[in-house]
Amino acid sequence: MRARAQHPPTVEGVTLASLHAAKGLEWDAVFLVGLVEGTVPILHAEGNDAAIEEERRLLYVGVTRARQFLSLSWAIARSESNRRPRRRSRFLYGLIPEDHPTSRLTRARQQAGVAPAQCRSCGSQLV
Amino acid sequence: MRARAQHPPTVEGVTLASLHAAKGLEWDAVFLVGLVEGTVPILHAEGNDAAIEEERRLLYVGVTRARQFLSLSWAIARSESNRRPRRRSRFLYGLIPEDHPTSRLTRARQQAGVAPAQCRSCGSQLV
Amino acid sequence: ELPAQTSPPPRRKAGAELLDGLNDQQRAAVQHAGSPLLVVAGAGSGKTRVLTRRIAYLLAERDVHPGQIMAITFTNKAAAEMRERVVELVGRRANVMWVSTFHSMCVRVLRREATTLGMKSSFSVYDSDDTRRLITLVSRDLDIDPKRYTARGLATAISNLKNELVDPEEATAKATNDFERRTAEVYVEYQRRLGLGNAFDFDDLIMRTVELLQNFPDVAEYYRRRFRHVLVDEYQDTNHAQYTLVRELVGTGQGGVEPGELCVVGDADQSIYAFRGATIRNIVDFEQDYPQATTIMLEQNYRSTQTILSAANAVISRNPGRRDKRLWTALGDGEKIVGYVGDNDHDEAAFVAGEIDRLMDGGEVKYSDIAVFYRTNNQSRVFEEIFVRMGLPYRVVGGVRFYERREVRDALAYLRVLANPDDGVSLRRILNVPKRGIGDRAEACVSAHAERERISFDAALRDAVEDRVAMLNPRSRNAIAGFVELLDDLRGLVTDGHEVGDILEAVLERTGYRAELEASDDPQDATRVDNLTELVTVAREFAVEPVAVPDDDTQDAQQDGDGLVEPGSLAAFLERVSLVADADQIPDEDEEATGVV
Amino acid sequence: ELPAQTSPPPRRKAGAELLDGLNDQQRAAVQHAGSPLLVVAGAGSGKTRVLTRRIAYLLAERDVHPGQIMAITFTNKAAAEMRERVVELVGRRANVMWVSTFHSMCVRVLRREATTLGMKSSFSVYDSDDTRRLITLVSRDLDIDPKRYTARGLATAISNLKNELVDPEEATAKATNDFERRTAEVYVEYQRRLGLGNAFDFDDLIMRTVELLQNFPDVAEYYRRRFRHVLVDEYQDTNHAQYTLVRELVGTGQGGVEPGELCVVGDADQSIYAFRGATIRNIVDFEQDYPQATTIMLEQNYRSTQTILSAANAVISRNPGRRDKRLWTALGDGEKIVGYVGDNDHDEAAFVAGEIDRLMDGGEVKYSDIAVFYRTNNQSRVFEEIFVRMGLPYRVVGGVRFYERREVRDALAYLRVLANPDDGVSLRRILNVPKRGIGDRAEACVSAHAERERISFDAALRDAVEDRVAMLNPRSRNAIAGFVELLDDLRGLVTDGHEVGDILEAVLERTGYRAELEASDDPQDATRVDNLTELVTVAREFAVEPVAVPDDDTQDAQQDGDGLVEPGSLAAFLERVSLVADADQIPDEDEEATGVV
DNA sequence: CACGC
DNA sequence: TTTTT
DNA sequence: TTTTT
Repeated sequence: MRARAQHPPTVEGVTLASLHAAKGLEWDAVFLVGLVEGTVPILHAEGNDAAIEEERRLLYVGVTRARQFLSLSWAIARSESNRRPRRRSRFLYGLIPEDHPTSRLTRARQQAGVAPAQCRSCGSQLV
Repeated sequence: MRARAQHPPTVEGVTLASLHAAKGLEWDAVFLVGLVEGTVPILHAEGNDAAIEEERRLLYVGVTRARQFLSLSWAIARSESNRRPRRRSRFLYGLIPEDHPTSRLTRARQQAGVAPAQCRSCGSQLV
Repeated sequence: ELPAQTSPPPRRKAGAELLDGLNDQQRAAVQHAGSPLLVVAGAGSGKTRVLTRRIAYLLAERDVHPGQIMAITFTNKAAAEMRERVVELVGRRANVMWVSTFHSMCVRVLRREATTLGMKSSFSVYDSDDTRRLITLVSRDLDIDPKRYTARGLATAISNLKNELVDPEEATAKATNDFERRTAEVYVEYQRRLGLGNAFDFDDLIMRTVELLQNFPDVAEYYRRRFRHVLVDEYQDTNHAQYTLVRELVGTGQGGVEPGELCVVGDADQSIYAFRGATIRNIVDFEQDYPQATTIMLEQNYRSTQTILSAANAVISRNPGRRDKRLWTALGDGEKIVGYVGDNDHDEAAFVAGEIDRLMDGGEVKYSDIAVFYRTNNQSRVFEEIFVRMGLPYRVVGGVRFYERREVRDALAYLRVLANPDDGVSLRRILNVPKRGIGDRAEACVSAHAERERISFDAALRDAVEDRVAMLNPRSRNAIAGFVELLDDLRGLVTDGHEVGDILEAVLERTGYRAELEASDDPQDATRVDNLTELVTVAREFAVEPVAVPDDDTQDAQQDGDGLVEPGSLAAFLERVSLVADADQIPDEDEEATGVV
Repeated sequence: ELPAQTSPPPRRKAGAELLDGLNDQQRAAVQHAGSPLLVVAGAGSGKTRVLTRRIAYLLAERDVHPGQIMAITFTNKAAAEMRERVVELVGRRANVMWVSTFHSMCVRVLRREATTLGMKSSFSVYDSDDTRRLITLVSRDLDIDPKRYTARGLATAISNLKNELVDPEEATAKATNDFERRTAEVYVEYQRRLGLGNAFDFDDLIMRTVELLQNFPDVAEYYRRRFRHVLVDEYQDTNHAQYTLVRELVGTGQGGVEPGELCVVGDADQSIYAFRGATIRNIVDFEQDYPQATTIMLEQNYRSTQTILSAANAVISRNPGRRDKRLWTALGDGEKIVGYVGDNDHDEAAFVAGEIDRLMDGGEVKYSDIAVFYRTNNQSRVFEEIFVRMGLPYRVVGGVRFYERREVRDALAYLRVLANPDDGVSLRRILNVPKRGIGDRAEACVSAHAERERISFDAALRDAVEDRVAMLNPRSRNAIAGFVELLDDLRGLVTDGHEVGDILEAVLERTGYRAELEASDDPQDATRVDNLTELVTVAREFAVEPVAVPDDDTQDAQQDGDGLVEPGSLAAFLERVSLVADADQIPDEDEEATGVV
């Protein structure tokens, strides 16, 4: 703590960036967020195969930025005002099984209102 | 650290506020900053006795917000572009002696370019 | 006497407890009776504690009924805290007291007596933004050069006149120069338009309540009989109108009603709102204004170290002509004060950040126990920069407040129009928001028609639908028809008694307001949507909120029609949001409220 | 043979060292000779290492002179890093190489050959903002409905044409619908105005260099003889124009010059810039385009755990028609991947913040080792909110870049006008900034005069001073006279050889630009002043900066007049800032450049 | 006619 | 320049 | 909706 105060410019902070801006760089820990249909792949790409393929490459670029730690996450609703729930990104098919805890949690919580437990087992279930 | 993550709303952070907004509240540690002529008292009050008196009350309100720790500070120049140096607030007369280290540092540093040592002795020199 | 000691009557015991842990001066202030009382309460001297104990003591020891007490503060937060703490001391019957801000108190009076002043009880309350808008309209109608006389400048001038209780006629008569004459001219018309729109501005709330009390002796007598105890917090912050209001409420004893018992609390050394019309003289001259007055000074401080208090005394003692007052503490000297001179403001900020780090290393302090204060808000910038870089959590107080945000004000304008169709300012605000093809020209046509026919803007809109407005093209007419129909639909929800939250939700949905924001690519608009969602949440919570004032336990029957709008209603919601500056600006964890440690 | 083993010649030893620590594929890529080479470099496979070692190997082992090497990248950062790392390997003689971005390389060629294309070597380079401004002007002159055809839309369309090497005439001929016809029309006039303003836009730099090489065989031959080795990084990001440029540089062997040796490096799986014109086909079809080509795949990854690589392979393998490539590592499995589903985005952000806290608690990671990535920039908002609240230090990449800020662009526009008086876009940008009484009408009069007389805007301004511009009132004429005089004064400083920093300082001072910002009460303007101060600092540092390319040690005499502007000059400064998107957007600590661990 | 909204 | 409603 | 120049 004390050391931090002594050379402050070192504390550069967590990087927040778009997937495009991530290209060419690497980090020990990477969080890929918002992995839902309409965002990854983006709504605009719908119906255009080449565009969907590029969206998939975008996620690939994101995944390959991580050295040690990788987190994949999404949210089922954007905010309380917006009713219709979201679907997780199609690019996760085969990566995280459909019946995986993260998938089931969605429904479980809607009934129970319980905070979702975090899952640390997907790594082993990769295709 | 771990505890912090568990009840996050507790971490409310350092308060940044105007002297006016400070009124009626209290903190363990208070930093009063920018104590230079033209700011405290504000330029606009110049030549108007009643206004200058109110500015002094404003500083008084600031000082009385502190429970344990009080820091008074100012800067001799606003930024590199602005040349003319500033004078410390007249309200500090009698509080921090003119020949106090904090006053002398101003000149010493301009010659030596040394970072100013922080002064922990003013408390004893109060009028 | 012995039986009394073994089993004393509960009321006496309560009274004694209420004096527990108070110092001599505090105790005297709680117990004082029979004449106006000025409590000069230095910083950290336990002011709120004295006020709340005094109220409890009145109830416990002096046979005062809660309905006879009026306690006035400046902020909603202070009022809420005071009520809460009195309830802790004496139970829920304290909820019958009037504990409110100057402005809320006046709204409550005015709702009861609106018709006496020629207004309807559904009136709107205009805040500074509405005021500025209306002045802009008036100013334009009077062909006033908006460069020479800005709406802001005129608003300030008119506000100052109202704070001095100068009405439009007197302002006209007294005007001696060009600016004053122009101001008076605007003032006259502005005030007329407020009436037409069935609205009061913030300053009106005070001024016109004074007018009511001064011009209608029976009304004044009613309130004087009712409130036997008036307590005023932060008395050094009162302006002339508020000073007069308090005088009128207390009365002089003429006309058969004994003057009420007045207790004001404040500290001239903390008077920092002159620019808002506060006159330090009100507290300084209290003993001249109320010749019978007793003054009690609270100089023992329970907050700070002696080192800090000595510094404070040194600073303030140089002000001339002040009542000599020296804060002291039994807490000991504590840490020395730190001084620092930076090369530039960035350097100074780095020093502060370093010191905060050092304090945190000590481990005895939380970030939320630390504050940085500056004179002008733009000074926060350099601190924010360095704090973000260093990962120091912080919150900036000030800036745009929740209820001042454009989207929130737009939504509330819709609600106000639903509650008070005469409210022309709100109506014109939403006329073309979101865009629905009613442009400046169309608005001008309708406005001219309203002026010519001396009808409300709402009525003029309805004339427009029937093609009775000159120079209006059919396109605009259709757009207006759609708008009027939309309003009528929404107003149907109000009549059908839907909850505020649902009404608001319908407004956002049916007007397309939210949809427009959601479609926008401006990242600010995402925040706006969130703010509206937050507003809906506030409205929903408001509907189910337990009502503070009416209380089943109490015997007081004066609840209905007592200036209170129906709890949970649209009107109640609007009243709340119009008179509350912000939900949570500064955390209320540690307040002025200081007791014995 | 024995002596060779005990005391090998230094060059051989260097060559062997250059292969140290490389895997088989990397080594093959470094050593390959005699035919076009495609290195398919998976993520984290040590691409930059291969490129730099290959260059060093050419110098050390293959008798190639540094002046014969051209290495092309997409970013200045990549170019700087590549040069630096080659210098580390082979010493400062590497500074003679052309290691630069596509655009810088083209500017350098165009400065040498400007007159061949009818331009002056003092040309300006217009970025997307300048382009949009000029298109707005053109579009207005052509009476194009700015709603139906926005400047942004037209700019994109024209950019696409240029990326496809379609010139205005061809665009006109090929146009099949309304939009294409309008676009072509604008394109023709836009291109004319660029020439008139002695300016190239970003896309011109490539397209017109191709034009130069294709239409002037002697110029092409000069470069082909000169550069025997062309290396291209991130080949999957090339557009058609860049693809053609590379082909032209290498040549086909016709005309007596052997084709240059081409080495391209890239990864089709990382092609994510189609929307900017990049065509993945360039890398996919490389072996068809260059039938002699050899392909080497780098699949061993030195960056990530096997768990992460398997996830990556699983994601990308579902794309059809791609070259099969599976990343693998010797580093082991490592931690499992974490998955999380939030209720809403706020919840998700809270999870991420909590995980970051957890990682930090482990103590083995720094904040700067952590990144959060999202698809669209507005997704950062919810993370910023929670990070500030929790005191998590962070930096947001993206947003307005330094050289895109209004105040910076204004200041640079002044400098550009001083360097290139013909630059009408920059001139019109600053014409009335800060306000000096030259309004829209006056500008329109001067502009019309310039069009009518077919002279530059600058010349038209000078005509205005002499009252030779129609419909211009005396007030405006005087204002223009003052402006022209101001410019001439400032240009005097340039002629007198003052340093860039001083010239910029004079601009800010004498124009009153800084004074206006300092006088403003908008808090944003305080930041603007700081940014200008920063710009002055950059300019001052630029003047004293050691020059990278010319090097005393080298024997290469082709430095002067070799497309390089005078080091430290105004022109050099402008070239730097026009072609550098941002100073430091992402910290360069850890880059693609991955070696053996 | 410039300028601010 | 501060901003309790 | 992303933005290496």
